[in-house]
Amino acid sequence: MGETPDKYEILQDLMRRRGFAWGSFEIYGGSRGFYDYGPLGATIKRKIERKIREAFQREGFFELETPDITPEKVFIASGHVEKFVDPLVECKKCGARFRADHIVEEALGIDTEGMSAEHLTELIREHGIKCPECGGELGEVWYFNLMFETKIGPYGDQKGYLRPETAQGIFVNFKRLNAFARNKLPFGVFQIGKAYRNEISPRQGMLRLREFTQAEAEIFFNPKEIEHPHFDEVKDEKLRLYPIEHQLKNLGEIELTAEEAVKKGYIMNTFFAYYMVMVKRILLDIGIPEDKIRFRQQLPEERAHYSRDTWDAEIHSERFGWVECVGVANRGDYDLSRHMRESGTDLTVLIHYDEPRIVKHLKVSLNMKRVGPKLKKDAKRINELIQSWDEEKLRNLVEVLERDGRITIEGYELERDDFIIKEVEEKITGEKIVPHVLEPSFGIDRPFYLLLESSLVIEEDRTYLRLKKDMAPIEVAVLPLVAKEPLTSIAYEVFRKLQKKGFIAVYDEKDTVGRRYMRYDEIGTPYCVTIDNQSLEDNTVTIRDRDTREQTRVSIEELPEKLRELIFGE
RNA sequence: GCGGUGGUAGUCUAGCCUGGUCCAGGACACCGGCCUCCCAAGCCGGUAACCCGGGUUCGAAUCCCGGCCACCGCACCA
Repeated sequence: MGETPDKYEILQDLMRRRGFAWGSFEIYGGSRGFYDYGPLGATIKRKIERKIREAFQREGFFELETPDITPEKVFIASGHVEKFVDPLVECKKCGARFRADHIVEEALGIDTEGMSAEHLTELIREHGIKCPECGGELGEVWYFNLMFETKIGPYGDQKGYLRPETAQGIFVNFKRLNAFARNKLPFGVFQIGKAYRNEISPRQGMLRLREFTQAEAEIFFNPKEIEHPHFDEVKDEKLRLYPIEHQLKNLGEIELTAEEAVKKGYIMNTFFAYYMVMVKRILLDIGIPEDKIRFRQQLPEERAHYSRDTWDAEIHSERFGWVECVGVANRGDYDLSRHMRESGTDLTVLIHYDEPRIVKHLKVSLNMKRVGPKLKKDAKRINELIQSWDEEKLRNLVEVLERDGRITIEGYELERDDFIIKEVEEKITGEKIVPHVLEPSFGIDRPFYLLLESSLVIEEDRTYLRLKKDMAPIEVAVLPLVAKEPLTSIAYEVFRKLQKKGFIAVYDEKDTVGRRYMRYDEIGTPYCVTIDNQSLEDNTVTIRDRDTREQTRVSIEELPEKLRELIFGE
């Protein structure tokens, strides 16, 4: 795949050796699916998180922080207990494992969506479905849930899970967040934190972890208002899309502006498109090259149980191909509706009409004075039943009464005078809706790896990380040309000055200067400041550029400002 | 989880087949010192390893079994 076959090994080695990242728990033999961030890696990871946080904040989103450990009820409501599972079946003969639903679907051509393990087992027995590998007999189907279980409290009576996504922490707080937003849609809330998935078989280094970091934003909006007010600001941004039908018909990717994508129906609305552009811009800001970013629309069978439509931002890896890094999902009202049902809490938002509407409608109730003695205990129940009827049903009732003078409800014959019928006028100021949710969900660990991979440059005489300058974990190295006084003292002072100005800086006098340049090139330090004999005469130093190796001379006085401009473009 | 291959200092590796001469050799890196006024690999010195557990044997880096981890393929990846 890559032009340099061992680039991945070189990067893995570099990451371990220079303190970026490595497999966790090494001294005890390691554990798959867990990675440690070393000093330089942790710094880059924080910088990625910071870029995402700042981008969300620029949109006016609120940040939130909620627990990793979550009571079971939350995930029963969210559907994760039921749906975040794979039905597995094992061949009794060769031990191979398969997705039971896939096997049944393939053999019988039926939809197995939502089937129980027992049902699947039954179908396999009935139809004599055999192991696709060796033709052996298949065992019982069992569900494997990908969430880590835990017990809350000393008695182990409350079951909990480590959250498989940070999103639920936002949904369960919707009522408070909506109050905070003063009942005004749309608004966005984000959380940056850990999530956990007990992957059956983690592979591919840092790309499939059992514990990982997400930055998820949930944007709550009125499904009737799907034009983004600031779409104009992003409409000309080019997007590289790989829509469903292009995947199915092998038509390849298309590139068009956000505006065209909406007009031609590839993206459902400007609201969705706006956030896709936002995601792209964040990835660019982190330093992912534009030509390595595309949006692929998930096929229906790939989508999560809560998703109506999902576009993944994928980043191309020389090693692993296209890697899903950000999901932009339309979750509809799935989560809020489910939490509303399970918790009994009202999670609707009142949408005010421009002007209050006067609505005439029928109000029908039992005349309790009359029917009480007749219906006894059932009077109240039937009255409530009638109250729950909609306008159309009530009109039918009245019609029958006017015509026949009587009607039978639940076995009781009731007369016209048993009812109180009123035409009332009601002033309606608005409508309660369950907001819909658009979710841009960033993985942090994957872009971290892909940033390093795409930054790695292997040249004849050096290997270095051409990181975006403001992403470098060490921003500037201060080097006396040789380790001799007074160069060392001056260099140290310059170093301290830069540190105090807020740069992530190091001082280094060890080894020849060329060797030191290589050392800092390798970890992506964009600039080395060198103090030489001329510095003694005129208080100037040189700034050496990582990518071009060119040097320019500036006064010590101007150095911090100059570096700030070079690194942060300010 | 299945099958294959592998696991020796920070990294790459020699040794393993043919057990003892290996308190494990080399290179690079790292640390201390010397030299050095601009792009790694000059000199001197130093630190540092047989994945874990069990077995066979007088004796195991070496042979056998189990585990863990890595890589590849299959399966899995809401």
